[in-house]
Amino acid sequence: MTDTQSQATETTSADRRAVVVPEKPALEGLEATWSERWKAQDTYAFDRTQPRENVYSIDTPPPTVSGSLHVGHVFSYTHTDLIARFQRMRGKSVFYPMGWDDNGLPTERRVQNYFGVRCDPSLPYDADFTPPEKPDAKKQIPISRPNFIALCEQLVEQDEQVFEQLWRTLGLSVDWKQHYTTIGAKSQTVSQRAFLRNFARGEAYLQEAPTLWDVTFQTAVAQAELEAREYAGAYHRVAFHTQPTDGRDGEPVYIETTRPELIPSVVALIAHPDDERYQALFGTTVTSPVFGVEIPVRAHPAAEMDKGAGIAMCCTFGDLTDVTWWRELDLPVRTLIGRDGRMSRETPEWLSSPTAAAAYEELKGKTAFSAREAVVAALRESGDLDGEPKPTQRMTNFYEKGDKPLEIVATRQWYIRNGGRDAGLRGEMLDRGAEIRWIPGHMKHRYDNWVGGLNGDWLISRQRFFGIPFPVWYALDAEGEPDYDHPLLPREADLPIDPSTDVPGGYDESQRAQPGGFIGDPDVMDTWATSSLTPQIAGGWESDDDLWQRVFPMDLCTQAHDIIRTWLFSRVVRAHFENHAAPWSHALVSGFILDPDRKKMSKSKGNVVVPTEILDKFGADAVRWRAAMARPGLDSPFDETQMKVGRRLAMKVLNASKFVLGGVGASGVNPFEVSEPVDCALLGRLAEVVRTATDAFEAYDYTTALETAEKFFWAFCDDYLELVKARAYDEEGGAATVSAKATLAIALDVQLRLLAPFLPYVTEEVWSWWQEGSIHLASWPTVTELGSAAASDAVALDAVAAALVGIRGAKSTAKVGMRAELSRVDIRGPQALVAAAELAADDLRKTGKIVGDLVFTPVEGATEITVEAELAPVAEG
RNA sequence: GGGCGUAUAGCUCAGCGGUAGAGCACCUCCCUUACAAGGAGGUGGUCGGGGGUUCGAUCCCCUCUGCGCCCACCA
Repeated sequence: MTDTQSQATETTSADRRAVVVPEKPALEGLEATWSERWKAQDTYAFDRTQPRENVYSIDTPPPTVSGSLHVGHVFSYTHTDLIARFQRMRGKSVFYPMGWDDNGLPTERRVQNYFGVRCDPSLPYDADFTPPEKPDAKKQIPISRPNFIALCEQLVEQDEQVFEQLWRTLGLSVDWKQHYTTIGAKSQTVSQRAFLRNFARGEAYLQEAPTLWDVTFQTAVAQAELEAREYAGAYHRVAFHTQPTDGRDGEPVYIETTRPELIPSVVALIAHPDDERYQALFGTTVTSPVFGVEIPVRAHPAAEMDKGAGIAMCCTFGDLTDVTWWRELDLPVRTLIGRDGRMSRETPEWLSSPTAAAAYEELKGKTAFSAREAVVAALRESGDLDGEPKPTQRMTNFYEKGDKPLEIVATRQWYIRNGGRDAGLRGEMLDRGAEIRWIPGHMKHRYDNWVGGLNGDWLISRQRFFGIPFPVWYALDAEGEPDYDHPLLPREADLPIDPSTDVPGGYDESQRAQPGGFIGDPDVMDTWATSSLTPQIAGGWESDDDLWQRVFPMDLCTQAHDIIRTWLFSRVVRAHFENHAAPWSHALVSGFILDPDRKKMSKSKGNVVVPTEILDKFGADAVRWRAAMARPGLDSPFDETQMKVGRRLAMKVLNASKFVLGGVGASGVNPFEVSEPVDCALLGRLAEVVRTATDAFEAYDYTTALETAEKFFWAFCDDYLELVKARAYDEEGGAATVSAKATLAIALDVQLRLLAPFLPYVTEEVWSWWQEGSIHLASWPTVTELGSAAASDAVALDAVAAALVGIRGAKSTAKVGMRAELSRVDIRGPQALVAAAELAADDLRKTGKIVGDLVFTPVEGATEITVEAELAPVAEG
C-alpha cells in the first residue's frame, strides 16, 4: 500500500468490483511495497508439477558476489527478467533460479583486504581466531586454511544478502527457493560428481606440463582467463658465438630478445628452415654469451624470418612458441623461473661449468625484472650486447585479474578435454554451438571463433584455497612418492568430500602423508569448473530427477558477450560430456553498458555507475525501461537523461490509470459494450499492437515489444483519452458513454499487461487498484479477448487523430491555449479518412471546443487530413 | 594480422528496395479540472566516401575509410 491510499477515493464499477485509486499516485515506495509483497506471496514460485512442455527454464550467470555490480549487470539481468515475465504470462511455469558465485580468487582477495589476513595452509586451525578490528592491508595476518575459509564463508553470506536485496529491488522475478551458491554443498557434490565421471570416461586427466602461471597469485590459469595487454619491454641484440673453426673464433650470431634474463635457460636457437642466412648453422652448435652453454641451432617453421633477427632463442619456457618448439623439437626442459616468479635459488645442472655457475650466482632468487638488469650488465661487460636496448611496447598475456605478465612453469595440473587438442572433439563442440539459437545470431561467430582457436585443453586446477577440492587422493609408495597415475577416488554416494580432511577407502587418517599412506590432492577447481555446471546444479541433476526431467535441457541462458568463451562454452563442454546435449536451446547475449564516452566501464577508470544510485534516483521501472531499450548484443552508452524518459513513462502509467479508473470510473472489461466507431478503431489498433508485441517477444526482441506498446500508450493518452474524455464524463451519454468507458477499461487492462514485464512496479500498483491477484500472474493479452472490435479498421483512428492534431495545431499556431473556442472547423482530406473522422464528430467538437460549424470536406486527390480552423472571438472580461 | 559488429537529425537509436522516422536536446506557445519530472506545436538529415545491380537504393553487391569488440601477436 502506498501511504497516499488513505485518502483514496472509492468508486464501484459496473461489475461491482471496487476501484480504489490514490489521490496522488507516486513512484516512491513502490519497490519496497511490492518486492515485499511478491516475496511474502511467493509470486514467482516455480510450479514443479508442470510437465516439461509447460516449463520455461532459465540459466542465469551467478554473479561474483565479492565483486561489485555495475549498471551493465543490472541491464543484462533485466533482459533475462523481461523474457521470464513474458513467458510466465504466456502461461509457462518459469524455472528462474539465481546463484551466487562465491568461491574462488575474487572472494579470497576480498577476504584478505576486508579482514587483513592471508591464508597459510601450513598453519594449524585456530578455533579462537578473531580477525583484527582494524585490518592492516599491508600486514596481513597469516591464518590457517580452515580459518581462512570460515572467513570467506562469513563474508560471502553478507555480500549475498546485499546482492539479493538489489535484485529484489530491481524486480527480478527470480524464484529464490531455487537458489544456489558455487561453494555450497550442492555445487560441491555436483562439481565433484561431474569431475569423477569426466575422469572415469577419460575426459579429465592429470598432466605435468608447461602451464601459464601467475606469479602473484601463484596459480595456474586457463586460456580463457588470459588478457593481452600492452607491456613495456626492450629489444636486446645479443651475440651468441659459433664454434671456433681452424682455431679461429666463428662469426657471432645475433638474436634479439626482450627477455635477456632467460639467456641462461636457452635450449636452442631456432630459425625458419628456408631462411638462407642460417642454413650453414643448422645442425651445429653455438655457445651462449656470458654463460658459455653449448646450444644447438635448429630449424622450425614457426620461426619467422622477418621477426627480430630472424633467429630466436628458445627457452623453456619464455612463451607459447617456446612450448611448441619444446614439444616438436624434443628439447630439454630448463626451468629457471619458479612458481614465485623468481630465478631458481639452486644452480641448475646445465650451468655447472665454472663460468656459467659464477655468472648465475648473480641471478639466484632474483625476480625476472632484477635478473634482467643483472644479465644486461653482464652482457655489456662481456661485449655481447650489440648497441643499446630498444624500448618497445608489445602485447603480453596477463591473467585477467593479475598485474604481472604470466610466466610459463611446468606443473602438474588437471585438465578437461575441450577440443583444444583434438579436432574431432572440437568439431563436436562446434556442432553443439550450432544447435543453439543465438540472439543476436552473429554472437555464434564469437563462439566458433573461440572454439576454433583453442590451443590446449581446459586447465581446471588452481593452487588456491577457497574453492571446491578435487575429490582425489594419491597413494604414497615406500619412499613417500605419490602415485599420480592411479588416483584414489571416493564413491559418489560419499560426496562432497575434502581430501585434506576425509580419508580414502582402505586408509585411516594416521596414514596421511606417511610412506605407504596417502595424500590428498591439494588443489581446488577453478570457479569456472563449477559454474560450467549451473544447469546441473540448479536443475537437480542426479539429486532430483523429477525436477531435472522438467527443466533440462534449459530454454534460455543469458550473459554478456564477454563470457561466451568462458561460462557459455564451458557449460557446453560439460553438458556435451555428461548429458549428450546442448544445455539450452537459446542463448541471449547482452551488450555492454559503456560510459558516455563509449569506453568500457571499469573500476580502474573510475567510470562505474553504481546501480543503487540510479535505482534510488529514477526508480526500478525507469532503470528497467532503459535496460529494455538496449537490444541484445548491442553495446549502449550510459546516459542519465534516458532514465528520465523511463521514469516519465512510469509516472504517466500511474496518472493515466488514475484518470481512467478514478476520474471516469471504470466500467467492466466488456468488449460487447464497445459500439462507437472510434472506440472500435482504438481496439483494432490495440489488436495490432498485441500481435506485434507478442511476435517480437517470442523472437526475444523485447525492445520492439516495448516500443510498440509504449508508442500506443502515448497515443492513447495524448489523442484517444483527450478525445473521449468528454463523452466518458457525460452522465447522460447513454450507449456512447458506456462504449467509451468500456474501451478505456479494456485498453488499460491490456496495456498494463503489455507493459508489465518492463514496468513491474507501476503496472502491479495500478492492477491492485481494480483487479484481483498479481498482474504478473495474469495472462499475456491476446487478440481474441478484444472481441470483434479487434477486427475494426484501425486506420479510422488515424483519421480522427489527424483531425485532432490539426485542431490543436491551429490553436498552437494562433498561440492560444487549448481551451480556446473555435467558430468554424473544416476537416479536409481523402474521402475515406474524412468519412471516418466524421463518425467521431461529436468527440472532436467537444475536445476541440468547436462552438460553430464543424464541416467535413472530401478533397479529390488529397493524401492526408488537413484542418482549417477559425478562432471564435474572445468575449471581453 | 584474423574474425565479428557498426557508421541515419547536436545526442541515443529505429527503419532496410518506392520521394527520410522516434525519443532526448533546441525553439515557440499553453500554469486545460489524470499528469508542470506536464501538455501542444515546430526547427533540424544530400541516411560515412566511391563504384555497381535496379525503372528506382539509406536499404542489395563490391570497395575504401572511421569507430567498437573478440582472437592472435612476448624473437
